[in-house]
Amino acid sequence: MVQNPPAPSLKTPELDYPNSGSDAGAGLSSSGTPAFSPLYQQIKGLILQSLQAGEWKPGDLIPSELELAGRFRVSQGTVRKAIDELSADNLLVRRQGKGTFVATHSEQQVQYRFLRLEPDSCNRDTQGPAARQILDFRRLRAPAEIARMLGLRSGDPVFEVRRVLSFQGLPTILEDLWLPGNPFKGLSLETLANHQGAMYALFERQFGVRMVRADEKLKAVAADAESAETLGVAAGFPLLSVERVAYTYNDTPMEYRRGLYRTDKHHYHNELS
Amino acid sequence: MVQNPPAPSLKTPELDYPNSGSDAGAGLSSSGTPAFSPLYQQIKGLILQSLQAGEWKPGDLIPSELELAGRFRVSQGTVRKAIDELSADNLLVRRQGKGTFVATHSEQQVQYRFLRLEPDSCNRDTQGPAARQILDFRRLRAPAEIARMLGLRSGDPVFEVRRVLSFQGLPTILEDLWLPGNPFKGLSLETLANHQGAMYALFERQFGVRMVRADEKLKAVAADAESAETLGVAAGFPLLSVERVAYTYNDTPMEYRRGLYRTDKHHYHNELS
DNA sequence: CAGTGGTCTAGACCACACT
DNA sequence: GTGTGGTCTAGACCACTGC
Repeated sequence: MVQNPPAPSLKTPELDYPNSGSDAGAGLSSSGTPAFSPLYQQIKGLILQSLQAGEWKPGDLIPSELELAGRFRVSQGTVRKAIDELSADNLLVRRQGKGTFVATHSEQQVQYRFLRLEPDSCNRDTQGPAARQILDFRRLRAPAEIARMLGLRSGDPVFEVRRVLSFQGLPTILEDLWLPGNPFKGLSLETLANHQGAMYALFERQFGVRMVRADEKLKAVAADAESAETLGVAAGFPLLSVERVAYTYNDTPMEYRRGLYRTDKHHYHNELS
Repeated sequence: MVQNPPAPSLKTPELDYPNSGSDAGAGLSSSGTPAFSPLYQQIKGLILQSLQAGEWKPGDLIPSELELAGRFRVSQGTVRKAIDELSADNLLVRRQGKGTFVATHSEQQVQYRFLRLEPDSCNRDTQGPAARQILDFRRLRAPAEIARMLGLRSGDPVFEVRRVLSFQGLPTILEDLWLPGNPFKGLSLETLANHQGAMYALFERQFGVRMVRADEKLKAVAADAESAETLGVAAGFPLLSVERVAYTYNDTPMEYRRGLYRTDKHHYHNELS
């Protein structure tokens, strides 16, 4: 839309271009590197800001490459490279002929994008959807460890959820998860219980919180009495412990999750490259 | 090398360009899609062939973008896009000012690129290198299951290795691995025992076999008597079972590996995105 | 200095989706 | 047809490496 005068000057984009000025050594921190940042990285940063600010919400169509190029006063190719990287990071999704969209956990081919558990036999997740059951939901003040994982202070309000996921009628995953109270203000047991589909889709729709990446730490542990009871195994049965921290834009932690997986009929699948 | 006459015609590259001819519906299999393949994908394929053929070996410098562009009679940008993807797949490594190199498991910052086990406390792998001990090495005829995983026929010759990895003096990983006999002809216990560094580096240097990607399946299992003994834990102790198939170029399986990991002081780290 | 990869531009054309 | 992303080209200039 921004059809400013042609401004053929290739010298005055509205973006910083730390190089190609006079060397201008001032203003640098003690680091020796002048922090060269190519234009497309800056564009990427600007788009990221719009995503963080919620200007474009999950599922939204963002402006076309040509329009963004005009807006930022760079060439289409430069915008394209920025979007290429955001697309590779699963933040944006390109659809030829339609446009570029903000990635979302809803309306995606894969329902549970972060769940790596698969049935041993069937190749597909064609084992039908998981049955979810909330065992517990409460609002509490964060213990030290939870606070640390979520980047909060001890005592800050958090939500705690305990739930079970069953596949083909068999309880398979028991997990506790904690969410920071502020971004998820208003979360209720009803909301959780009534919701169909992936939990991260609910977070997007109700709270505008999109989980972008996650770190998991896996261990093999022995089932304690309570977990064993819930999962229908004997105490001491080996379970896969999965500890996850999920992050929104900007590497802000937004969920801490501890799961116990039965792996006698399922396995955790991982691709290395 | 192919320095053909200038041939300024932009119409006759030596590559197939399924489109932009007369529609030419002939020659297609029953599939409805005409299998459009952009030029840079074809270039990528050609480079891949050279890698598979061993024309450029791990660590080698490949020809410059400009030279490849000339050789393939396309623009530098097209070669660049092909190399971009190969680089994203960890098959090539670009180094500004120097050139583009074939990726390698030796001489890499990370010693064990496919090993996801980390100590619980220290963030880095600064726990010192792993101590390796070969427990068993033999040549045998592949049982059905091993053959299946390696894409061989039952009874084909394979090598079997059993070894233990210790971190800070503590036996932590017990693993069995199987290699197809043909590509690894001449492998001996001595070669394995004398070698320092990652096993995949040895495979590259001695056999020209580069592992490109791998699939892992994880389960929690109880230690049997023998494994428990070797790893210094009680029978029944929960262990992380890691089953891996590693592939060379072209998705050819080249190693099947079954590991048991102690996870009381370590964890398996995974990043989701 | 020359050679390499890295960035940026401008313009042409193709493939796809919608209307 | 129009508008979108996708491919391809050609050329300019920048940043890094090593001679």
